[in-house]
Amino acid sequence: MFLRITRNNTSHLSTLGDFGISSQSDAAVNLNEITYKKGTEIYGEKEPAEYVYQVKKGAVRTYKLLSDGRRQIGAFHLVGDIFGLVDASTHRFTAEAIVKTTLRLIKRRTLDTVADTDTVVTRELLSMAMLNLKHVEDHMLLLGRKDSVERVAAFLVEMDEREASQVMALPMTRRDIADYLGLSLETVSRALSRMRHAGLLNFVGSTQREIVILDRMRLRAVDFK
Amino acid sequence: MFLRITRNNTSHLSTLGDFGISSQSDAAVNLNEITYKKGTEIYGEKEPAEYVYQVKKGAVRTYKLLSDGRRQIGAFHLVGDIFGLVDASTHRFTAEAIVKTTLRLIKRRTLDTVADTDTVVTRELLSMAMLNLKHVEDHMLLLGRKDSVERVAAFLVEMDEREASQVMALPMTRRDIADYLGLSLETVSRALSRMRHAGLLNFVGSTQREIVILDRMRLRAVDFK
DNA sequence: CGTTTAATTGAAAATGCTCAACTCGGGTGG
DNA sequence: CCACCCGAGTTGAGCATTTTCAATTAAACG
Repeated sequence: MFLRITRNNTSHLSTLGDFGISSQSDAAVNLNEITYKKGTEIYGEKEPAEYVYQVKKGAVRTYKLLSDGRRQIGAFHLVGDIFGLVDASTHRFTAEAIVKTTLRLIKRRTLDTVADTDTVVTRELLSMAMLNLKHVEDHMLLLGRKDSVERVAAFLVEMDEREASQVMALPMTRRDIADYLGLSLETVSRALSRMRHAGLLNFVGSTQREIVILDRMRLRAVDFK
Repeated sequence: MFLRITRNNTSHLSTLGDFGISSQSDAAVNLNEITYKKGTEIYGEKEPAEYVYQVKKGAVRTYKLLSDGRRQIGAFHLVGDIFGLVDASTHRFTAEAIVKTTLRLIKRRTLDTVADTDTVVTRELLSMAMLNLKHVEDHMLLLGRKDSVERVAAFLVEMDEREASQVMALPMTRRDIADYLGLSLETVSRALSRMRHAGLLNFVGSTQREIVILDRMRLRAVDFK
């Protein structure tokens, strides 16, 4: 199957998911799909970057490790997100499937070849890198200067913004959230408990991973403090 | 004066300073220079991004603020560095001169116009965005998962790598370093004292901003722990 | 020079972490 | 089918690291 990455008509894009992939082909990019089981590695840090990925189903975490096992998750990639995009030939994060996940694969080299002749594709890559950059820059402020409740609130707001339905069904564990926010899992749990008791949110269903935001106003107020 | 941004012959670049600016002109970019006094704002967060800047002399800090004054410095820009590069029309950081600083200005719109017709320039912008991204990604790990001594060690190694001479003359205050590392200025001071007493470094001259690394091996060992 | 800003150091307080106990659900296998 | 086990989550208590507050010293700058 041959598809072409198309340009959005707005000059910059609101989410990675906005990148359309259609079949009006002149600059052809070979496509593939793979499904990964829960917990399996998609690629490792420092491995050669052969592909760029788009999440079709499931969720992915990308992270860095210190030698003693401390982990920093850089981002969660949900349905529609494109990740694994690097300029160099080597990945700077490890990527793992959080749950059973289906990915669309795009050969990096093919993309490069297309970009060589097609300015539009190069600009697209630039846009995506910039969007990526914005997320990481905001996350830096969170990690450097926000307290635990502010971090968890920011996380919930971020996830809530990507969720169409009322009930957020988070695919990641408390440990994942903790490693994303630079906290311990216990601190994340305590912050969620405090927010629940304060009437900001509630757990529904049998798991504690299905969350309903009860007071978006106050949650955002905590986030943007 | 009309200059052209030229491509490096390596596929990706080790520092922003590696971007040569020469006068072999076919895609012309208008250039200008401005000098800023110590402490003055170059641009503010959310202001329209009219220019891209290159440090000719001095040093710049770029940061984000929370409403109650907490500050996160995203990067220090030293001589040769290019900053202020955004895809959108709006800056995402505030930029300030740390000391008396001379900047080279490049009109953003001119650059965009050139990039529209010149793939090489677009790829250059992409390379710079990716390099930027790498720095911020590494800094995320530091802010999320490293302790105070590891952070200060990483800062010193980073500065040391950009300094040709034996003596590092840091332009920034302890507060700046603290806001870069997500610490209090007292914690930075204590970490430096501990490293000095451990024989890793020493202060020279009358100020405490001139630092000599005595044991690069051990300093790096702390950084890469 | 004198005043202001920067840096260091100590002591007390706060925030978040570690360790530990306990609960709850969802498999798994006897 | 049910008991058990395991992973995930919550909660408490004590501990560690970092922050805050404060005092002092040193340096920079008009």
